Amino acid sequence: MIAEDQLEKKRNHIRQAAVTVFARMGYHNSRVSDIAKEAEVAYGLFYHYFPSKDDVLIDIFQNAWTNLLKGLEHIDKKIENPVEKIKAVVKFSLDEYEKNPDLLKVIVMDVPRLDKFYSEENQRIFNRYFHRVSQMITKGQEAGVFNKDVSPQIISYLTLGAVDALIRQYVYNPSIKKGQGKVSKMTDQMVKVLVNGIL
Amino acid sequence: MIAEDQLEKKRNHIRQAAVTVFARMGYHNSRVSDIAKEAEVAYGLFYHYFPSKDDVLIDIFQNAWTNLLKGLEHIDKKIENPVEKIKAVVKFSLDEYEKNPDLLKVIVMDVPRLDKFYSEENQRIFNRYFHRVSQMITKGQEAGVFNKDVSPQIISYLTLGAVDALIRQYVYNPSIKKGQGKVSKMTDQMVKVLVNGIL
Amino acid sequence: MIAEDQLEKKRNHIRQAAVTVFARMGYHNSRVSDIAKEAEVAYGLFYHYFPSKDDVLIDIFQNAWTNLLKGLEHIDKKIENPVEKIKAVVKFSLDEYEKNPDLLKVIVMDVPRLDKFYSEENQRIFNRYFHRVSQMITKGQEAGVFNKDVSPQIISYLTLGAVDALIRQYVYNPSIKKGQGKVSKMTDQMVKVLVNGIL
Amino acid sequence: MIAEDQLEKKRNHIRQAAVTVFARMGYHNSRVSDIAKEAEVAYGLFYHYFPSKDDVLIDIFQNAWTNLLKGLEHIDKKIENPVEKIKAVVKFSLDEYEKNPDLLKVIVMDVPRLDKFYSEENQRIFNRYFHRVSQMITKGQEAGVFNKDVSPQIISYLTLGAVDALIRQYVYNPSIKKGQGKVSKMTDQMVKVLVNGIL
DNA sequence: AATGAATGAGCTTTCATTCAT
DNA sequence: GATGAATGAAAGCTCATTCAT
Repeated sequence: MIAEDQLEKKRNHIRQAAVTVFARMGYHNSRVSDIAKEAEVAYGLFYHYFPSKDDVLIDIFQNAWTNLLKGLEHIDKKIENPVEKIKAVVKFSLDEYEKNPDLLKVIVMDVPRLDKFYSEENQRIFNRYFHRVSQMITKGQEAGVFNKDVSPQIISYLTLGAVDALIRQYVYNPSIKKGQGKVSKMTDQMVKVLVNGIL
Repeated sequence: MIAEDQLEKKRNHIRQAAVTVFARMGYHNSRVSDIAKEAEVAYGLFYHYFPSKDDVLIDIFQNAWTNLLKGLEHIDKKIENPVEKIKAVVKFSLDEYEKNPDLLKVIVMDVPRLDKFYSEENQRIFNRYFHRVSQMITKGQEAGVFNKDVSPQIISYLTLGAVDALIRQYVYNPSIKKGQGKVSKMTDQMVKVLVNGIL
Repeated sequence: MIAEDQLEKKRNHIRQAAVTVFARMGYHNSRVSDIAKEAEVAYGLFYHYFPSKDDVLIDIFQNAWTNLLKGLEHIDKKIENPVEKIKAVVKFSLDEYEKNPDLLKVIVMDVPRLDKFYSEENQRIFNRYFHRVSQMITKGQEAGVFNKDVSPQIISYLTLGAVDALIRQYVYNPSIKKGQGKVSKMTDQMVKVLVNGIL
Repeated sequence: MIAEDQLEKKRNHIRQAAVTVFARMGYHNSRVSDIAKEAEVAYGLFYHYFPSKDDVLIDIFQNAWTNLLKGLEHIDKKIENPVEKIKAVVKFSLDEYEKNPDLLKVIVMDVPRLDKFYSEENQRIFNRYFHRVSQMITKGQEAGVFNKDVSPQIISYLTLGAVDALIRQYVYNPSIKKGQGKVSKMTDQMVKVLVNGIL
């Protein structure tokens, strides 16, 4: 249906406007009217596409996380070498930041503060990431590449922690963007430490 | 002055109540009246001790961070070995979590979403942590103990990122607390990976 | 015109849907979209047939009241005996309830709370009922059948009050419908009291 | 407590303002700000005394009905003669109208349209009226004063119906207030018909 | 005639902050 | 210092109505 495409397009448009606004002012300081203004649509139209302000944030999370999981799956299938696999995972997440920093900022900074976020459904989505990364580590341990002393699960947390740390640096220290703080450089550094740490 | 001590004691009491409430419901979902109730104090009394709701959160941050910096200083002076030093730093932060999980939760989850947090003064306080940890790494590199390829600054970020990662896990997955997720175990694991990563 | 008939048919269809919805949820809790859904008609089509939500309620009232007045006229012409006439009037109104309880419910419960209802035109329609019933009473008094001490107008009010009382009972106490509360029984009782009261 | 008295006084003040406003514009057309303006208090103060707009209406109903029931009880104890008793009941309700027409108007016109009104608790309050009046009729029948053919329950409905009918006349036809429509006269007429009807 | 996306005024409710006592 | 009533600016959400297709 062309009509349905239009609908989904507009939905996307409003969602992206929400991301922009949330990234700029934070979820709690953003008003629905700000989103509407950013999207250049009428106030009430927001509510044609999303049931509430909370729900658009959940939607943003689910959308992004679904993409992230697809990326992981792709990496898992395509790359054999455990070291390269883990490198690719961290790089993938951080590369997403260069593509859409606002999106990651919102997910790291705002989503976890929303009560509605702590639903069974979201926890499942969320844990799927850890399961997959854990599996990769476990396989690497079984292949004798990774140190068997470290808990795969905790490494999976640390992987995400690295991503968070970087994003938070950008949020805390916007000045970092110039000079040595370029994302790609920081990514390389973080990956190196992480991988060395578990060899 | 005994009178001043009393003042400061009550201020502390209200601040601690605020920490408890913010940890339970999040800063934006907490009302000043909730804090007053938690402190078992009259509604308006809050404003005798803090100029605003925002300010109590800033106050919490500055208080805690000042303590953290004191701890770092102490470690820096007392421990010579660069590896042990870094281990001690991470352990110190995570040990604080066991002592006062609410406090760290608030600092990790709520403080960074507050507009007022992004003041020069707070940035200075905040950066002092990274400076000091960077210095420790740099010294370790000069002593030939740490890998010279990694940026000290980025390691300092990762150090904090590890702490964040752990705290966030507790926030996301309360179930983690039982079994292998014990803080001390997770701490050991994280420290091991981090230190191995930079040797 | 066949075309006009079609128009009027659809208008009727939507009006009836409105009655159903208003009876179920009350005028103020009903949305135009609910009416459209009930009528299985597109959202905006409502406005092809009625200028506004208010107007459909007015329309419902005028329609029903016109029918009621026709009924009264018919009774007035057909029945001679004043006692039987009054009995027939009350019975007629209450019988309407059994035919279309939703309609009467809407008229009793919703119409009087609508600002637009208090127009000259509607007041005229409304008062015509009281005039006619008053006349019947007056004639009965002149014929020496009814007590001359009672004001015909007030009896006319009481007549309608009896109808309202019954309908309200059905609204308040839906449980009444079973057992002795059957409409016909209640009607008989009410008529008996009223007529005895004015003999 | 003097303090508590002050509180209750203010609560009453706001409740009465709500009655005035609801009577003037109808519940659904009244805004909380109208009530605040009428009470000459700040907007938000309303919510210190009532949890919501709905609740003030419920409160109005419960308050008034409690008083009504007290009145019935008093009459029941004080008056022996069944005829006089019933007369007193109807008169009592209608006299209340002269004391506070706005209150009765709100109760008759607005309360039954509120979803929240249909709670078990309110139904109980509501039915207590019918029980008591029914009992009075039954006793009158046993004493051989009232016609045994009429159902006491239905008479109790009609009693209230008479009150409603009168109030509705005032609402529909404000012009009625002058001339023969004086409340006391209408009351006498209604009582006469009702009582005659069941002798 | 039929459709349903778009519009935006309007309303309830919340809650940080002030202030009289 | 202590109290909690009073204030009023927001902000989320609803929904009658319009309008382009």
